Amino acid sequence: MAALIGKSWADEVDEDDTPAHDEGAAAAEDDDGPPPGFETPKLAGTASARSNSSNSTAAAAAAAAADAVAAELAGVKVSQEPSLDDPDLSIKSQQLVEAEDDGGPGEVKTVTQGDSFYTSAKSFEELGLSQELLQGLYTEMKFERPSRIQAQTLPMILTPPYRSLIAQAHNGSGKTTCFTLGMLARVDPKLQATQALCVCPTRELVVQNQMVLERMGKFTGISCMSTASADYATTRRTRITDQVVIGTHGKLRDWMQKRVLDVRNVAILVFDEADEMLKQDGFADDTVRMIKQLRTANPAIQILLFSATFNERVKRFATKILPDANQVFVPKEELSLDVIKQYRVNCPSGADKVKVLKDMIFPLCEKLGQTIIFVRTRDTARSLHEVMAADGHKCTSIRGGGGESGMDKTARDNVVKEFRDGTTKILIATDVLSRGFDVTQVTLVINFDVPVERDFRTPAFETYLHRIGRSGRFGRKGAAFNLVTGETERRVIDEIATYFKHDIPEVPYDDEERFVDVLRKAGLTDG
DNA sequence: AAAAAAT
Repeated sequence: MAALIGKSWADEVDEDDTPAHDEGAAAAEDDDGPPPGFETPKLAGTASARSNSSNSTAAAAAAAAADAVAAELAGVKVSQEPSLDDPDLSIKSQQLVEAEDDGGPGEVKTVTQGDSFYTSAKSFEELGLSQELLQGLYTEMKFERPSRIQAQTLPMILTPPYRSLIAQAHNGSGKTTCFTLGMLARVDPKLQATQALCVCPTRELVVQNQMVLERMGKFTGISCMSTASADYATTRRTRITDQVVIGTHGKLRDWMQKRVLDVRNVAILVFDEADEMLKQDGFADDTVRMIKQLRTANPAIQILLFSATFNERVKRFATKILPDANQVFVPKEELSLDVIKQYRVNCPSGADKVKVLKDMIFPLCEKLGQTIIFVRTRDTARSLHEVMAADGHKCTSIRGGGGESGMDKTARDNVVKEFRDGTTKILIATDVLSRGFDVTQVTLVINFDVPVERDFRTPAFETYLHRIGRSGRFGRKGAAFNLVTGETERRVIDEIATYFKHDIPEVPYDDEERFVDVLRKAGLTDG
């Protein structure tokens, strides 16, 4: 089945129809009027209490807090101990319908709200877009027709009454185009105020999404500002008038507090990598606060949540926050792309992992397009880079900013730029790049450390899927090697294989012929 | 015991 789904959307799209898949955001601007205050949501209040209590109590408290916040946002009354099965919390008007039969398998679950009925878009013309926007799609983006997720969600996004949407689609299937187009289409080019806002988890995604939005909107005259592109000195004091604003949480909140960013005209709010943005130990507090604030300014605001992954917990949270949203979900067994061949390499020791890189991966890299090597910590990113460089292997590395071991913004920008240029072929990265980063030439992903949660033993299923999804962009070939040392890593990979119902066969760590063979079979090399 | 993100 996974094979069918992977093939279906890939087959639908022409080879050169390569939707760079990113997002943009919109910024708006306005004058006075007290911006809605930044009340601390209940969730934030319980966060500190949580850390003092036992684990199980903490989890229960966190879950209850999350429910309370969600219910409040949804305008739903909830009892002291909300049950997820409480019929009062269920969405009454929703209908479960099979996905439109647009040539793909009907495994995608779509839920539409109220009386709304949407017809899958066979072409961009059907969407009522401006000539300028169509020109951007065809001339600049070189798109021919909507991919499956685009055909399915664009009508939902662009048809009044502009309902909110929670949408899941495979890595590299063109999600960025969905929400970028959504933002551009909903902006009034004549109104010089921020009308669309897009929030992303990393600086790199902000930059990428801005690039895509500016290309797609090239002929519309719509202006875009991002927290990465902003002239720091200027935006501190000058009110933003750009129609689209894209950014990360911290700086956006800063701008709103300083009233540099006026949200009163924002009609559409997008969260890229939405499940990450709603993670309880991550951005959930910030995201909830942001939604609350923008809803105060505009109760009818359209909110879009896009991601390749939504685990059950986040899915529940998301549907509670946006109870009236249309929904598009993909079963997790269908999510692991078959175009990406996945292997494990059992390495007796950590030193053997380095040996595999030196003996197998780096020597073959010229034939392989580009490679990203994922590691767990910033320190590993730095030291592995040093070790490889000391041995004469050319590569670069990137990790997040801030703190003692953080990397400078300018340096990060440069590393990404060189990698996009193709100047560098191999990039060592932390999970700062695990999501959304779109470089078509990436065909190989190495998990130098297998992805685990903070406890070091629970598999990080979503992270795994996002990491390997950096290859195989839009139906292209891809392969992933998991370097495995020790019982824990072995079990983690086993569990990941089971979870996604996808085999991860072994390749002997010292068998060069097998490596070459496997890469050839994956379609990465000719010889 | 991590990564990401504001100053």
